[in-house]
Amino acid sequence: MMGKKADRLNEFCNRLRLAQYMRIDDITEAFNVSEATARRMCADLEETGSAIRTFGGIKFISDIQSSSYSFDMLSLESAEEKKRIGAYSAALVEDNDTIFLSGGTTVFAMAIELANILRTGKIENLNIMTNSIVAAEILSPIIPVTLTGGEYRPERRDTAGIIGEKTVNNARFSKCFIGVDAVDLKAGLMTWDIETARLDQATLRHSSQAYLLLDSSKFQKKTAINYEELSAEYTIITDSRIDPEILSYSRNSGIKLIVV
Amino acid sequence: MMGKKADRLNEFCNRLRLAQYMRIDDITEAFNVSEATARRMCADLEETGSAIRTFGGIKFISDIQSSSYSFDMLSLESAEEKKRIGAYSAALVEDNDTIFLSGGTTVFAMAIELANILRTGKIENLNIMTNSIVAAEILSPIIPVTLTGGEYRPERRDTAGIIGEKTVNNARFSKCFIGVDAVDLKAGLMTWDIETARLDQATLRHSSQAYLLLDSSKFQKKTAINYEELSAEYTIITDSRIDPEILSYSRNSGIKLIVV
DNA sequence: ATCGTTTTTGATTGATTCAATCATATTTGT
DNA sequence: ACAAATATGATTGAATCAATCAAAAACGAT
Repeated sequence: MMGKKADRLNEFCNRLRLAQYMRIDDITEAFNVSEATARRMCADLEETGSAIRTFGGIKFISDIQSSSYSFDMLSLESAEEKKRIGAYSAALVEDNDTIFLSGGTTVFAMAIELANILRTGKIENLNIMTNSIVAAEILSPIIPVTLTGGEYRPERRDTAGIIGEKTVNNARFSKCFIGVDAVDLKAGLMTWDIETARLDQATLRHSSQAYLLLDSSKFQKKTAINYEELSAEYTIITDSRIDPEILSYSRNSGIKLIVV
Repeated sequence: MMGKKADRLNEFCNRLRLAQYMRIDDITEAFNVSEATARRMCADLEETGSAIRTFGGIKFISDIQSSSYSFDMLSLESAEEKKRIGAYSAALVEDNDTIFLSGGTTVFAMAIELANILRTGKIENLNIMTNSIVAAEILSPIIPVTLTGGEYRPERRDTAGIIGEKTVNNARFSKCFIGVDAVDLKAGLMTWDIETARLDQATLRHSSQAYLLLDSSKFQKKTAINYEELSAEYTIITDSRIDPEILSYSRNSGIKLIVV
């Protein structure tokens, strides 16, 4: 037997589904409750995910949008730099390419720019594979996008794991664009989690050209897992706030490094 | 050439897509505008339908507005029936199951109910695979979810195609839950597109138990592609608004049909 | 380029809504 | 029936929002 409160919340949800939008006054009237309780009902319903409180009322948002994860303010870090890196990288894409886009905010910035390029119609044929749901969401209305699949990671909105690796291992990319968590010029590429590392590694092995997208804050940041040495096969794309010492060191080491 | 204002709104939309939620202060900071302008930007973006203003900020909702088959719209059709079907189906899931969830709104309704069950902690071990991004989004914060991968279809928010089929073909499910577009008791399962048909077919072949989720409106609705005959191996779960004639016919034919 | 018009912006104001608190009422479990 | 837990409603203070208006910027035509 459901509690009285739960029943009322359910009834509230049903009414709201019909009305789509209710003001606080509508609720106090419909349920003979005080304004405070009406607000509490709104808060409760919002928690279930089927509605969202607005200023002055509450709006039904179908049961679809119910996944709400904590927003990631990190995406705003180095936003300008990421946009520049993204724009440069997107311009590298050519007609008839088969490209891979990794997860992460820097590559997402690239996806936005790539979407803009594609909307101009300059590129006619392009195959895109990615493990990033957000990249797929922004590009797929314009051009077909294939997702690798694998275990879904809600906090990153991407996938990884054995299934994604298998998909990548059966593919060949003319270019891949990989956002790296950190890089040490001596040790190589690094990341926080092994799943991302393995997928990136598989992608690198199946790409003719590999571009590593790294805003300048990512240099000399040591993170847990070191998964790939830097080599002259890879091209790093970074921004102008990079430490000059690192720049000259990498030039001497023969590492390809583009500063935008 | 786009206007400056339109560009900014577009950029705002992109950032919000990633962040999902931004406060007014976040916007003033990100775009170097006054609070008043930030509010105007929010109002403008809300008008496009891809976001909704909340008390203190703005929340991203969806890109999908201009699609022929809007996921959100469809979810409102037979909503009560779908919820009942979903609740019944979710209750069929047992500890140690390996289940597949297809795309579509009825199965999504089931995912919502399954999420509620999982939150109670009654099921400890469960493996979930799906081609539905929205199902993954709602379930993955609670339990690991594996996506099949394949070509992303923004208007349905799911994937299909050869890669998804391969993933499914390498799996074995104790139970699969498939939302079907239409069914004819003589001809069998039907759908609008061949990709969905092929994936559903592959899933059926790799499942010990198959549940077909169909609200009563889906009966005797002829659609383009007929891809699988009905058999006693499958269990149809439908709602009580089903035509009594169809019900008795199916009972006589030995088709398993559960009415909720 | 220059002038006039339209649009956009930012600051101020007042109005409205929201959140926190606490005492009271209700429900729940033993 | 009684105690504990929970829900409710009123109040207060804080925060957000909307309306207004003047200044700045963008725009168009001459």
